[in-house]
Amino acid sequence: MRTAKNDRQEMIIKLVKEHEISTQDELTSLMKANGFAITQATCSRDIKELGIIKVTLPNQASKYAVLDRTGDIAPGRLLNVFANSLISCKSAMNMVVIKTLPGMAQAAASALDSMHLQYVVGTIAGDDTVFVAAPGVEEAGALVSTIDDMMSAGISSSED
Amino acid sequence: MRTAKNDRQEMIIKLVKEHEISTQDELTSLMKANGFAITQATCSRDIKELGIIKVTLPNQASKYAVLDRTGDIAPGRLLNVFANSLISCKSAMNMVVIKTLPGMAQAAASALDSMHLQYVVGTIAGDDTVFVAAPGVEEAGALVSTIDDMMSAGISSSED
DNA sequence: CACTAAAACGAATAAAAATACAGAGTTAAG
DNA sequence: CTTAACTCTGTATTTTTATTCGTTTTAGTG
Repeated sequence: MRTAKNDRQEMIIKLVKEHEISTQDELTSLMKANGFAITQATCSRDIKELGIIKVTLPNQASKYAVLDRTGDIAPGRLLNVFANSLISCKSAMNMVVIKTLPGMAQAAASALDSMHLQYVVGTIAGDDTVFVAAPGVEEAGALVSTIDDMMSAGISSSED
Repeated sequence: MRTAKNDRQEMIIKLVKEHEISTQDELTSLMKANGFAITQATCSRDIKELGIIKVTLPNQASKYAVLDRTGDIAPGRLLNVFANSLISCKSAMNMVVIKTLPGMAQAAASALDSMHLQYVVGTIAGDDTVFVAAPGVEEAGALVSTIDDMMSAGISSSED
């Protein structure tokens, strides 16, 4: 069943990945700006439940970050987020180049990372483009097929 | 040069690895028990400098942690924050893909740039991933070896 | 040695995060 | 329909962490 809490925590993960958030008050404000009326207490509890951590950056500033924990998010949901924002997908030698809706590349790349697809060595995202490195030319081609399938397979309404 | 601060921070890392420490006051006490008379303020500053994070365990308790990564730091070596922020390094054709702790990729890339390593044609960094372009497949493989060495030994050339 | 500049530190305090508590809503059983 | 057990959340508060400020220490220089 999809609860309000699920939606809220999903948004928290999205915001944490897309913004440099350094306090829970900041996150609380961002959440409000995105239609979730919550308090700092709830942020604290959600952050704890989600295992989100606060990291210190090289410049000694800090931000919240979602650790790459295999299987912490339902795959169906990831696919959803991912497929919804893709525009096109092509390969160039061993690289896969994905075009997304403006501003969605970061989210798409991190969704892609979380899927742990075979052949994905690493991803880098700009604003509307994602570069994916594959081990070789063949694998890049296979990846394109896989991703194309996701795009066309449509977004089922299957919930988690 | 070996300073008192070096010794202290090394002991902090040791204690954090060996105990389940959940507050800085706890760490402060442990440090005192080990012959380092410090205050919570100093613990806070050291933890920040060392990039030590607080993680939430599956049982919802929390503790400080030095994140695990491939390769241990040689005993007696001075801690190097840069080497310590690298998680993995693989090649994909002529590209080297480096994974770092969240938020560290930019710094890692620029550090890499300033090293002027042989074969590095260029780098681009996201949040936790760096792509390094090498002239060819062979050279990318060599670069991976070089970087792997740094990860396991720390870069002592001009540090601390 | 002085002398200076920078770095390091502790005490006190501010800022941020976690939680105790109570109330509201939900579910399950009788 | 009621009651009991649970979950979820906000308010108020406590606990924990980060920072400010003033002092001390350290590392260079002449």
